[in-house]
Amino acid sequence: MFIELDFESEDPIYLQLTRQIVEGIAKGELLPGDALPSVRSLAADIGINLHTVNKAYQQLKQEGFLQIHRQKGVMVHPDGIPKASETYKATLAKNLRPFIAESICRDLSKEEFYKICNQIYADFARREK
Amino acid sequence: MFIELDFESEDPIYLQLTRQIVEGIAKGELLPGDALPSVRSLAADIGINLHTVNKAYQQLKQEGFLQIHRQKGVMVHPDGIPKASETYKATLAKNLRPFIAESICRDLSKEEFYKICNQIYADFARREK
DNA sequence: CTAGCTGTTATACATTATATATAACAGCTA
DNA sequence: TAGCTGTTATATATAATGTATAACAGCTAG
Repeated sequence: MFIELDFESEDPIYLQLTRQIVEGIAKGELLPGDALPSVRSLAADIGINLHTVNKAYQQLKQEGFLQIHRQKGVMVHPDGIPKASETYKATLAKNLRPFIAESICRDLSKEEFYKICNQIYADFARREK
Repeated sequence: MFIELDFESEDPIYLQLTRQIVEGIAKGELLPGDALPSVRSLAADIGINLHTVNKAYQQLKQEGFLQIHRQKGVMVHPDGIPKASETYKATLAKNLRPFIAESICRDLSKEEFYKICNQIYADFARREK
């Protein structure tokens, strides 16, 4: 797992961290059961505070991505990531809505929008087993 | 234009405002040249501060959605909204990426993802002329 | 048993983002 | 002149973000 943070970004560090971990799982670089660095070592590695790492881990635990044992450490949830629920789909729709609205305003066709999505999907598929 | 704000939401008010205006344009409820309420009247209408409205208007002006005249007031840009540039597409891709990554993790197929997008598109197309 | 590693909790602090409250200004119009 | 624009300035309050220390409980390797 390579973590690359942009400290100039408006996106908070802990959010960038959660996203990169989720990307790692999506790419298959991180598999269920795989261990993640301890909050202290990861924080030291990327030069941030351990609480910032902890916040990211806690959020991913809450969402079912990670399993955390007080002594064993952190791992990608060994049972796999929870499948998309109806609630998740509804939230996803709510989140995607503004992007689609703006695309429509800017005359970006649905096909072009899907083309962009396809490229993203391709980027993840490339590295899946 | 109906503005509905959720004061309990984590999303800041000014962002909810910008999104609803963009949605209004996407739906065709707001057409190029259409006047928008003054910062004061809109603020009074929805019970928020005029600076919050102004922040939303300024951001939409910056992005080319609105035209603002110091005395005439605010309107949807009469020349229409700037078409999707390559920069915009790149930003869009960067923004969509985390959602697609999480969807993949949660075993949501590309087809199901597009189905959700289609429903959103349908929701906008319903009201277009 | 001790040393060292886990995550966790608590406290404190600084900075920034968000939102509100007032006030004033310049320019246009009725 | 009165009243409407957007704009600017100042002040304040609250929450979010990030850092800095410190301490705790529980496990494990030496």
